[in-house]
Amino acid sequence: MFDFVLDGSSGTARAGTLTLPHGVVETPCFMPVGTRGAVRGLHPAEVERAGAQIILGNTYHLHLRPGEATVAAMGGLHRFSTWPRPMLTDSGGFQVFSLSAMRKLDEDGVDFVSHIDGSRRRLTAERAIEIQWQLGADIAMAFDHLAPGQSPRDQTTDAMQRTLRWLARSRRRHDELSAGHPERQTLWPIVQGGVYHDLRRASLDGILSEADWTGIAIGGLSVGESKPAMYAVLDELGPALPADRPRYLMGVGFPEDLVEGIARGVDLFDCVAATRNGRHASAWTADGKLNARGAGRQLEEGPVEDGCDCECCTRFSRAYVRHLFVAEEQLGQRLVSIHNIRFLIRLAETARARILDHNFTAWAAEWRARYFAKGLVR
RNA sequence: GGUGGGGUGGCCGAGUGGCUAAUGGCAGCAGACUGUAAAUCUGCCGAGCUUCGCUCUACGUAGGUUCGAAUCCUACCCCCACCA
Repeated sequence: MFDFVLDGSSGTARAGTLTLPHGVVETPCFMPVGTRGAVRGLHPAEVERAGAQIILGNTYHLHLRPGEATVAAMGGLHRFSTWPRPMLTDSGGFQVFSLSAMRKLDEDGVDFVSHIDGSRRRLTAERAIEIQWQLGADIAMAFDHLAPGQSPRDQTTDAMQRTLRWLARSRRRHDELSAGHPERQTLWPIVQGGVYHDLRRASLDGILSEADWTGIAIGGLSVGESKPAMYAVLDELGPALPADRPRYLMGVGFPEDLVEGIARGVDLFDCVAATRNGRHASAWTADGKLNARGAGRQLEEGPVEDGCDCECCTRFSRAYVRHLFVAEEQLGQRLVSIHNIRFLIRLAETARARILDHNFTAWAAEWRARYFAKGLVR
């Protein structure tokens, strides 16, 4: 039920098929983020029509609202949200990072002060796993501690080693819960270690000695370090990762990061930028970023991106999309979110086709040249 | 006709002698955003320029007082309220 088959490769880039309880995911693949059980602003049908094969949910946010008991009582996250395809839940580890101002960390876990009502919420490896089990996504993530990208070595080491200790506990609890239901959910570990290659390697060694995982995530990137540093970690880690397991680069990325990540053997990506930037009127195109509410678009007949097959571009003009943003109509945010999601998914689909053609490297070179030629679309 | 109040940058609206090209807010423009505390945040926003600065033109209009005026004085124009 948790199967990964390599369909082909081109250099270090890979194409595969990941089989999960709720369906099949062809990789490389971009996974839209639906933190609170919805891809922000979008109808599940729109997410499906954008080509999404799998989406995320978040342990911390769904624990706060509506609470995992409610989700479980409503039949789990799939049924509750009516998303029929695979899902993955993040463990709340990212909130240890993003909500660092309102949490206290100790060896056993993390105390959060809810940003919603100020109540105290404690997350431990075991709790994060229990909540995810109740949410019922196909893939659960281990509870991890990621250090900011600029962290000194000692702090990064500390976070990486704690993540390994938490991993052992996450795995144990998940084994207990899934004992009678082995087909329900799988657990993936997260490689930490910041930009320090030896720490990354130590993290991976620890992970591989812990269990035979069905997939492995790389976390703690795109959190403040430079892009070359991020790509260097992927270069370093790639050959050491089990070839027959999917690799998930967490929280990444921008279009160029997908191309660079795929080139380095990454199979799965997720990122909030598609929807957040979409809400902020920033659209991705093959020629770079476009300000969808830019003053120059008032009379532009063409689509946000020429040739795009998304629900925004096949129907609406740039002039209309700009108008929606200026008038603060929600449809504008929704349309560009759809476009951006479709853009990344199409990018991954194209990459997959080129990998299967054994033509990925040349395609990636052309893609980079075009994407960065203008910088911003004027 | 009388009395009182008021006319400030695209709009609203502070400011009552120098620290004022003029607080705020809105509108406008640009940029940022990477496992979502984000429909958020930052910058610009009189004109022009060689834009960490310089030069013009500005607070209804025209004069005046003063070293110096959006701020004081005079006249005029316009708006509002009340009384005739």
